[in-house]
Amino acid sequence: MTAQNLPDRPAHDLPLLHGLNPEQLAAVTLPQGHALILAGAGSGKTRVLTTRIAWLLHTGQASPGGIMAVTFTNKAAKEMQTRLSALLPISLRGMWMGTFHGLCNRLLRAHHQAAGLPATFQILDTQDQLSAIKRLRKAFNVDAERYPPKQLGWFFASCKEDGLRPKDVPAHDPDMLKKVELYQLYEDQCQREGVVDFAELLLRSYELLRDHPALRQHYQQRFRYLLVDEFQDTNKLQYQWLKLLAGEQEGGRIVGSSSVLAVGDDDQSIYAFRGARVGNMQDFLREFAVPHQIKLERNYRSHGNILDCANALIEHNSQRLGKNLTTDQGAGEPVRIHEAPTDLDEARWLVEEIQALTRNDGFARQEIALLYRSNAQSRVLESRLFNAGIPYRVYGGLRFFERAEIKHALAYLRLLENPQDDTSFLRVVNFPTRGIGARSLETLQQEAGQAGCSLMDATTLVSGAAGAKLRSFHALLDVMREAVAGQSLRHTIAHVLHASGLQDHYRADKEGQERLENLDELMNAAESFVLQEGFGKDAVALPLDETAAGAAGAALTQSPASQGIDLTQPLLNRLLPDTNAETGETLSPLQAFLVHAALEAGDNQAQAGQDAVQLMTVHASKGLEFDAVFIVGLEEGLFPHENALSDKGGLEEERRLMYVAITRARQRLYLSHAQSRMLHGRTSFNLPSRFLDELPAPCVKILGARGFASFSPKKEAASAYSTGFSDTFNLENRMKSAEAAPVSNKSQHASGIAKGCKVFHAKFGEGRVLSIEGTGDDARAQVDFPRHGSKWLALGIAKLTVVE
DNA sequence: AGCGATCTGATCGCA
DNA sequence: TCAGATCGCT
Repeated sequence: MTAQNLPDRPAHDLPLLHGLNPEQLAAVTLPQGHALILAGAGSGKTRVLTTRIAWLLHTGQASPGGIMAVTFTNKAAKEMQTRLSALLPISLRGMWMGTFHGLCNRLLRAHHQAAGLPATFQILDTQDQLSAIKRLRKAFNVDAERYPPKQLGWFFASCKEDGLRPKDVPAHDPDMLKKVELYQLYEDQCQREGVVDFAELLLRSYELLRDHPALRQHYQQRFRYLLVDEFQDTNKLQYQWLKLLAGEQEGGRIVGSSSVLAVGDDDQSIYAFRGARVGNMQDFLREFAVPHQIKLERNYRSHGNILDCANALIEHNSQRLGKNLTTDQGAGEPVRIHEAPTDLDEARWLVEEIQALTRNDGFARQEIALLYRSNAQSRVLESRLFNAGIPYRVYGGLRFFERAEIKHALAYLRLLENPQDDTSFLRVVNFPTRGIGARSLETLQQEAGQAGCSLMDATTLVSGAAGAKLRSFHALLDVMREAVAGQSLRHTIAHVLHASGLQDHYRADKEGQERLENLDELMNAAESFVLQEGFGKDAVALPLDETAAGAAGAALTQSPASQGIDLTQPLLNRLLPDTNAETGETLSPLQAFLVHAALEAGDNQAQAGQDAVQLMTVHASKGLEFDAVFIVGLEEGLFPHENALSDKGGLEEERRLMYVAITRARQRLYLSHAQSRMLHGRTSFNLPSRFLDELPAPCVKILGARGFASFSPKKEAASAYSTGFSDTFNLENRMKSAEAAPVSNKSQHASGIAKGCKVFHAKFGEGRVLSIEGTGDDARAQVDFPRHGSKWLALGIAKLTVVE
């Protein structure tokens, strides 16, 4: 199926392209050159991406080896892989399709020497990284109060995302100097132990390309087509990495023969907090002098009222690239808004609605989603659902490879491969217990520190009984290593589980049953991994990239774009290279499996109830869609979250988050808020979210709010809802909330705070007291702060001083 | 070593 | 409120 045997007809007549709308078709069949596709929610983005690749291959413009497609999640990568395989019955071997981290790992494995890493380097996940930092903190007597491990980890990651090594970080104050010093120590420790964290994977492979021109040019010539999904989520480093692969930079412009196709939606950028930089979209347009820009605004998911709400809401943001979703599905039903007195009532109402949806309206339970801003909100919902006997599934718990017993097993396996890995050593040296306590380990760590060696190596340096125990652990691993040499991966794991004593330990534990099952599952996972990745006996050992061998040194073969498409190969796409490009070393199945475990933590819930209501945060819902969606807890301070209210950027990101939430719904959308809810152990009173205010009145219907007509009575404003910043709605609203709270006629509190007076609050600044309820310690005051809106503050807790 | 008492802090979470 | 971390006792 190469260019030669294509039928003689225009490329856009291909069956592959049938059913695409004009914009999609234009995107799929773009000529060479860079392009930005602004793909709105539900506009068929994945279809465009996969069809584009299929079209490039089918028309012979590219071979699989000339294409790199990058995603953020394994899920997205798999989805593309599957859909592409369905479109084209050919081998995709040679195509690089995967996550940023997966592809960087692949580069580093192939060129580990050039990158300055050992062949068996291990990947630290967040847990591992945290324990590595805690260890560091202990070794160098770092004030844990002042430098919490989590914060340090975040600091290191953000430095790396900005491409900064310790020497590059500007440090002026002593606090920063200390952090940079710790950053350096952390780097040294990782290097010594042969481990890399997630951010390091990216930075190291960026530096690899940057510092090795021959290697860089090799990949630049190889990958003629670079496709990037969810471009709005890329961070600074990922963008730089893409620039290196795309071509050489001359005068601020990218010069090269490659074509970068970036697909994204600035309105769905919700990950600024973890380094995502929407600005990359504008930078891309400028620095790549992008000639093609296409907007996909036809939505195939939601009814009109839902889209109108989304469009109207997002209009309130500034600095957008600009997009308006349209549909020809018709308006559908209005978006329903419900106000509940308390969070508990909100949950009760929701359960009733769900029952009505499933019983009367024929909605399937798994097609109903409950979305909330923060995880803590799921508790109340879960308990009501549970009481009502409605099956549900919560997204986002511990994932398979993150479970303690699995991490333990993996730690033994990692020590077999890389005995220098101190993190793994410490995790299992006394698990199951071997009488090696904190004292012994302290001595060991001291010895290792002095000798500058790993803990495993330092076991020979400790004297006495402690030393003997440590050395027997050392011996245990040596024996294990010998015993599993040449064995299959399944046998290796089985042996390790037994010989380490893990199995016996959990067998003896009354509550260890589930953990044992998970360990069994680990063996199954390993087996199916081996089959999938082609490590089986029939597997042909193909090098990762034949032409890359020696690229770091000198000789470069010509671009492999000429290689034909091989129909005889099985349909698989390796995320892992079999062979190191420099030395020809082969990655062992065990090593490959460990990489897999680190980069793909697996599903978070095995028991995915067949027909269950789906509960998740709004963040987790991105990319998904449901027939009916409930967005709950739409209150000021919760959604938008109070931590995001202090700056405009934060508020706009909250609004995009709301936009994402709304656009998940196909047919029905419910929005709810409660007048009061339990938050941090206290009842808090919050105004309805301003986002409700930003929805167009004709599209919404207000349910069950006593004393209200079902449609917005407001004439002058288009908004359906009032958040009470200005008008009479607020008064009535407050009266209702008073029903649920201790009521008092007093308008003055013992502290001297009275209705109408000006007060000062440390966080919110100056504000005006609107009303007071309750007496003594239970008293609450409603204060209007110019910058933060109205707040209900408990006078027993909030520190308010009277200004006038 | 391991358990219960006590304290603390609290968005969102991919790889 | 409650989960997680730490502390102190046995």
